[in-house]
Amino acid sequence: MASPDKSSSQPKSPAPQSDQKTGAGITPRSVSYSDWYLDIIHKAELAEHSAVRGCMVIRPHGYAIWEKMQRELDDRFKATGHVNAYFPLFIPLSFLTREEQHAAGFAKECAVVTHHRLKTIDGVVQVDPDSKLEEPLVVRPTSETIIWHQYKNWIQSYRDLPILINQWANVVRWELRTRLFLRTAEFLWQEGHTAHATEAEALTETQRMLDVYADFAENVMAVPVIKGRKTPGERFAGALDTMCIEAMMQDGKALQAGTSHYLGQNFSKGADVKFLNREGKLEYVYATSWGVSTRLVGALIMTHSDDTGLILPPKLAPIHVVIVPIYRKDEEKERVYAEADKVKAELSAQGLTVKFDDRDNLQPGAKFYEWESKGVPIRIEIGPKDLEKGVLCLVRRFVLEQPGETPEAERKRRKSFVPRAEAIAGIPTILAEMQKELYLRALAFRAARSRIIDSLEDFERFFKQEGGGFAWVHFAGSSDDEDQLSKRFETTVRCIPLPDQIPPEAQGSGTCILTGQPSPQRVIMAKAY
RNA sequence: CGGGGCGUAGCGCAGUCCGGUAGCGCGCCUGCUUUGGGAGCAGGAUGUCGGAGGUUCAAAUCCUCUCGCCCCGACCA
Repeated sequence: MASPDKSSSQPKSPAPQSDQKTGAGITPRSVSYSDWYLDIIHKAELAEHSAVRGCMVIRPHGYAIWEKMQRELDDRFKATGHVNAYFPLFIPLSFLTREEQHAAGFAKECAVVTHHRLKTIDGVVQVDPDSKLEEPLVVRPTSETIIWHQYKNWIQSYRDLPILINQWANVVRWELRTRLFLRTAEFLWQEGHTAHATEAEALTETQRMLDVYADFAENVMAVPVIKGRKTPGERFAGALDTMCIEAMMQDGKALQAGTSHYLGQNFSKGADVKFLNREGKLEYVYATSWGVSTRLVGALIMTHSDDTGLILPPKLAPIHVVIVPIYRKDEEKERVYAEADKVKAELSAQGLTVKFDDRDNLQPGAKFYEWESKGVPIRIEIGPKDLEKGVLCLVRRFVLEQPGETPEAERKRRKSFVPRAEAIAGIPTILAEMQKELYLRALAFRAARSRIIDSLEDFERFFKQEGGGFAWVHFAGSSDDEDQLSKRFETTVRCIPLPDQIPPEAQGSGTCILTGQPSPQRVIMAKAY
C-alpha cells in the first residue's frame, strides 16, 4: 500500500483554498484532489468553462493533445481495416424509439430540437412559434440508430459485409453534473459502427477493438488498463455485451477509458437490416460499436500529473522540447539565440516538436515553471557557459521518485549537462525512457492500491479507512446486490476481467463476498468516475 | 434534480453582517535596469460588483427572482 494521502501530516485547518496552493498556484492533491484536477487544467490552459452550461471550451494546448490521440487512434483504426465517414448530428425522434432498451438508456439526457426559426417579436429575438418541426430532432447522444438506418440501404447480401466504419464527431448527453473532460454535456469522440454476417465475426471485432484501445492506452497514453466486461447493470443500452478498459486514477478511483460493444442483432432488427447469406437465406446483420472520448484527456491528467502541473507522456506531448535562452548582454543574447535556432532545427529534423521560448519579458525561472505546468517533457537551457563548454543543459519534466529525496535533490537529478552532439542525438532516447517510466510508475501505483479481498470486513476497511483502490473480490450477486454494495461503499463492479488480465494470486473460483454463493472468478470493485 | 458553498479588474481575493458611489496582490502597458528556478524601480490602464427586478435620497452591501461554477448525493462515457 502506497501512502495515499499526505494530508494526515498537515494541519486540517479551515484555511481558504488559495492559501493551500503551492507556489505554482495548484492545490496539492493531498488537500483536494478535485481542486487539484481543475487547477491543472487551468494552469496548463487545457480547457475552460463556456457560456453554455456543462459545455467546455477546449483550448489549443488541450486540443493539441486530443489531436495527437486522434492521430494515434485513427492510424490504428485504419490499420485494422476501418474507414471514416460522417453521419448527421440530428436524429429523428422516431429512430430512437425503434430499439426500446437503447432509447430508454438515453431518454433522460437528450437535447431535442423542436423549432427551426427565430423571429423578432416586440424587438426581442425569440423562437418563432410558427416554426415548430413536424418531428422533433434529437441531438445525437450516440449514432447507432441513424447509422443503421443508412446501413439498410447499403446491405443486401453477405458480399456487402463487413462494413467497418468509424466517425469522429461530437455528441450531446444532457448531464446534470459535469466536470471538465470527464463529463460534459457535449463531448468529442469517435464511434465505430460495424456490420457483420456472423455472430462470431462481430464478437471478434468487439474483442479486436478492445485490444486496440488497450494498446493505445498502455503504449501511447502510458496508462495501464484492465480489460474486462461490464455486468448487465453497467452494460451499454441496447448491447448484448459491453467490454471495457478500466484505469486507476491517482485517488484510487476507476475510470472507464473505452468501451467496445457487441450489439448482436438488436439494431439491425430495429432498422430492419437483413442480408442474403451464402445459403440464400435472409438474416439480420450482426453489429458492434466502440468508442473513446475526450474523457481520455482527463484520464491522462489524473494518471500522471503532479502538484507542479501537467505531466504528459512524450507520445502525446504537443511540444517535446522547449528551449529557454539565458543571457545578460545583447552580445550574449545574439549568440544564444543563434545556437537555440540551430538546436531547434536539428531536433526538428529528427521529427521532434520544439518550442523556442524567445519572450524577453519573462525571466528564465518564470518560463521554467510555465512549461513544467504545461507538461513539456524536456527543457533545454542554453546560456553563455554552455556555448563555451559545448554542452546543452537538459532538464526532464519528471524522474522516478526516490524514497526520502528532498525536492531540491530531485530537481538537481532532473538536470544534466551533456555534450552538445550527444544531447541532440540522445533526446529521443530520453523521451522513450520517460514514456516507459510513466507507464511503470502508473503500473506500480495501481499494484500498490489493489487488494485481493475475501470478506466484507476487509472490503469495508479497504474503502473506508485505507483509501481504497481496486478490490479483487468474488461477487456472484444480482444487480440488486450490486446496488446494495454501491449504496454502502460507493463501489461498483468496474469489470469482470478477461482471464488473461487476472494476476496469478487472484485467479481461481471462490465464494461471493456478499451472498456466499459460488463464484467462478474475481471481479474488480472500485469507486468510479 | 435535491442539500451546502461561492460569483467583485485577465487570475486570486478583501469589502457585504452594520447601505454613502470600489480596493489589494499577481498579471497587463510605457521607460530604464535585469535574466542559470517565478526580477527591481518609476509611471500608467483596466470593473455593466454574474444578471433582472424591487426597497431607498443613496445598493457590491437589504429583499425577490434568475443564471453559472464548486462540493456532497441520485444519474451517467
